[in-house]
Amino acid sequence: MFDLFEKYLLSKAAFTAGELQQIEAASVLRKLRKRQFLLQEGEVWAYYAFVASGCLRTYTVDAKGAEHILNFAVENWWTGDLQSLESGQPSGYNIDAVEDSTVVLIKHEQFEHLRQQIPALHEMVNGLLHRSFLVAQARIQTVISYSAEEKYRAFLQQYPAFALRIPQHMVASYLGMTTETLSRIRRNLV
Amino acid sequence: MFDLFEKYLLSKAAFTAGELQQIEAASVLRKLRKRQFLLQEGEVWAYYAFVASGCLRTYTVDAKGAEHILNFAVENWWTGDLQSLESGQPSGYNIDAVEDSTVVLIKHEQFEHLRQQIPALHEMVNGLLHRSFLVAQARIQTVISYSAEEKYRAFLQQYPAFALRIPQHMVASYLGMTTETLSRIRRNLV
DNA sequence: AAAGCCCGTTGACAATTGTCAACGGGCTTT
DNA sequence: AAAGCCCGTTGACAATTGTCAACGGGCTTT
Repeated sequence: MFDLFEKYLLSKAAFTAGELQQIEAASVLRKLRKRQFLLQEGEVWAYYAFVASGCLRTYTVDAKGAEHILNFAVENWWTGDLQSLESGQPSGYNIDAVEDSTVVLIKHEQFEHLRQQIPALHEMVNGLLHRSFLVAQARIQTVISYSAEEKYRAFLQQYPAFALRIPQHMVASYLGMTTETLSRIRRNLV
Repeated sequence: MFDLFEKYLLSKAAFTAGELQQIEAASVLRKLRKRQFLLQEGEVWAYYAFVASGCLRTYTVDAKGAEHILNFAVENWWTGDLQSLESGQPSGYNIDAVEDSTVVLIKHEQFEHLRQQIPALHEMVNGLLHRSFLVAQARIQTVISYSAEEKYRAFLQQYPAFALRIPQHMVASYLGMTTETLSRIRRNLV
């Protein structure tokens, strides 16, 4: 699975063989079965995590037991809780596997070390955060201005593959509505 | 007003006198009266914009004419449409002044030039985007999981000063609800 | 100083979305 | 192969939020 990670890295910047070796030396592979947790609420998160295969979700559970999915991470995406990582505070999020998945983990301190030594990695992460911010902004815009049906339509258009891959009750949770509401919307879609 | 910008920059990194001079040589001051536009939907945005005084808002207008406020930017924040800036595509957002305001503008190309020449500036912007991403994530979390009343309570707690400064119909729009709903929520708050 | 507009509030009602319960199909586990 | 659980759907009803109209106070503009 390291080869997938390597392929991803090379698609982002021209890392040297030595740099790749350094990065991979710090990497640990973690296999997760469907429904298995990568992070549970209350734990401190201390890794950079690259999804090599499968799909994970980050979510909160509210007082009534309802889940609210902040995001999904499929292969070639990153996951984890940056806020917990940086503050050292316990995470308010849960992360678990939607499908059987493989994740490449690099410990926080080791990653920071690599980031200082490898400028291309530093820039890659900056670019990643930059794009993540734009994506998050766009999502806020849809969430505050769209009706439930419009949210679902926009989701289908932006992530058509997700709709086939992710269970509908999770899509509903991601969109901020109940399964029943999504089910009724789908019935009324032409 | 450049002194406010300089003060901000020095609070973020140890810029040299020469660097500050370079940055300020590229800066243009723009005064906006309340309700005056900095950016209108359909225009291409091409600046980095620092708010030296006052308050601006970024918003969309939907098919029914309702406004949806993506964010506010008060003094010492940045504003603009990064997406339009980077893609060169017309912006989908409007930005106008909530109060009489002063903005420091630096043209995109000039800013990129400065960013390449001044490492501290580069890192400052990366840090800014990084934090912006975390803030955006947190907002998504509240928006998809809170009721209207919870959203307002969270807003008061996170930005108590905003509630005094920004008209209520704009707060409502920021929170993704109508003025009437916010008005009723406030009536029922103890 | 007068006129007009912006703003927040309220009421009545409608539309949207959530809650609860029940069901059946199919996948997973034993 | 059987049992059980997960998942999506549906109906009935409730709660939440939006829509429309009207109003008054006060700020801004002329």
